[in-house]
Amino acid sequence: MKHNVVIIEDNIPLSEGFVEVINKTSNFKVVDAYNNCEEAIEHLKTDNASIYLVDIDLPGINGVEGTKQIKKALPNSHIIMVTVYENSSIVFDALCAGATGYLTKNVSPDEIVDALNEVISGGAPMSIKIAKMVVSSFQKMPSKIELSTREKEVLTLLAEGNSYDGIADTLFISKNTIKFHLKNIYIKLQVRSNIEAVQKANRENLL
Amino acid sequence: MKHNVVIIEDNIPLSEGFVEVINKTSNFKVVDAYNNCEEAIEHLKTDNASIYLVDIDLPGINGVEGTKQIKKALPNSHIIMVTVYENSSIVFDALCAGATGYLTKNVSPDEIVDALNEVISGGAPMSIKIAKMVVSSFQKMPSKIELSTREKEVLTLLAEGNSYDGIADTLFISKNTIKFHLKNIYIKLQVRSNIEAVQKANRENLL
DNA sequence: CAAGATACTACCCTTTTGGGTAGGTTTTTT
DNA sequence: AAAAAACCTACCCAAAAGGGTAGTATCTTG
Repeated sequence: MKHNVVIIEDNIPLSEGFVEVINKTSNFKVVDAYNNCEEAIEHLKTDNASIYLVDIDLPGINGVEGTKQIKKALPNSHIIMVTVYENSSIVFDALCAGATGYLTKNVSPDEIVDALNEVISGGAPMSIKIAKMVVSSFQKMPSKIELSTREKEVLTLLAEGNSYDGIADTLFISKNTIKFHLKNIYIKLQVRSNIEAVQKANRENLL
Repeated sequence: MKHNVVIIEDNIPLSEGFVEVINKTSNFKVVDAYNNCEEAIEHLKTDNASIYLVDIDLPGINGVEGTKQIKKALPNSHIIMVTVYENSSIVFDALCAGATGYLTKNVSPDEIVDALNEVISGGAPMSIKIAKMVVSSFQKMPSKIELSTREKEVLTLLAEGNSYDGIADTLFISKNTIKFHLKNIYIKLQVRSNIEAVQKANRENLL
């Protein structure tokens, strides 16, 4: 049985190219092609496709917002973004919105079909640059800020939601000492409150 | 000119397989193969390879720790983890440690070579399941917790490091009102302090 | 070995938060 | 129009956090 594919793309030649390539395959079939999200969203239930190929830059509801809505209505569908954008915030927005894959528009027909197959087998097709961006996002720059062992302990416990009293009990030192360490941590981290300290530590992976 | 590759793998047959496959290519050459990280790290400077193929499960220093050290000494080198583990925490640890790619051990010779080429062209080769895991990590489950607009404003400002007084000034309401909203936020989020509230909001993407 | 840096501990006092109570307005839903 | 949310205000008191000061231990480094 063939997997149903829906295309949402306002560039007609491109869209027609996709249709042609996909319909040539033995296991995928384009059930509908729209040039905007609104129409596609109206037909979500009737199309009931397993894969949506969505352009990001669409008139009206854009692809990222569309992705959210499609995912909400059809949580088991897979969405592959096809776009010219390799700007990091757009890529991550799309992934957060629920995109399963992210291809750039210079894909070859073969790559489209590969991506569809990869999605069906539980993968997340990405163009090379996107994969690199995604992986790089995990590699937090080692911050030049150096906290002492004790300071890390204090900050870790604070981040876990402990009060100063609780931290003091855990570390067997007085609450005043906790406050002293926190003060120094604030200076090192250049922040003015425990909230900021915890957030900065999280972001910069200091613990 | 060929790219130098170093292999760190304690499974000798597998390691020899890698060497053979890689040395057959026109643009890669294995300069050394070790069965532990310690030896490899000693020879970092002399090997000066552009790509390290590293097993995770090694005696002594494991692959993740080894990756950190290699990256520290040779920040421009690329590290591809090759492992049987698809456990999420290990995968993310490896990526955080600086791995550029992550392959599972059932790779075919072709896939190894593809991965090397992909790395050289600025990519991040991953096996299908890993790519999916990585992409899925961006898709935070929409939390069922609903904060009101005002509550979100208050929490956002709090997360930015503002004091209650500051938030009150910004929103043109009294500090008492801020406290009132915070109280309600704590109940909704089931936390007991501003730090926890901010962290939970960050993690669950409530803002 | 002595001077200096770094880390740790502690106390005092002021400001900020947390939590309870009580009541009023506006907006949305039924 | 009534009911329910959401939002706002104010006050009180107890608890927690912030900031200054100070002494000690340890570890560098000249």
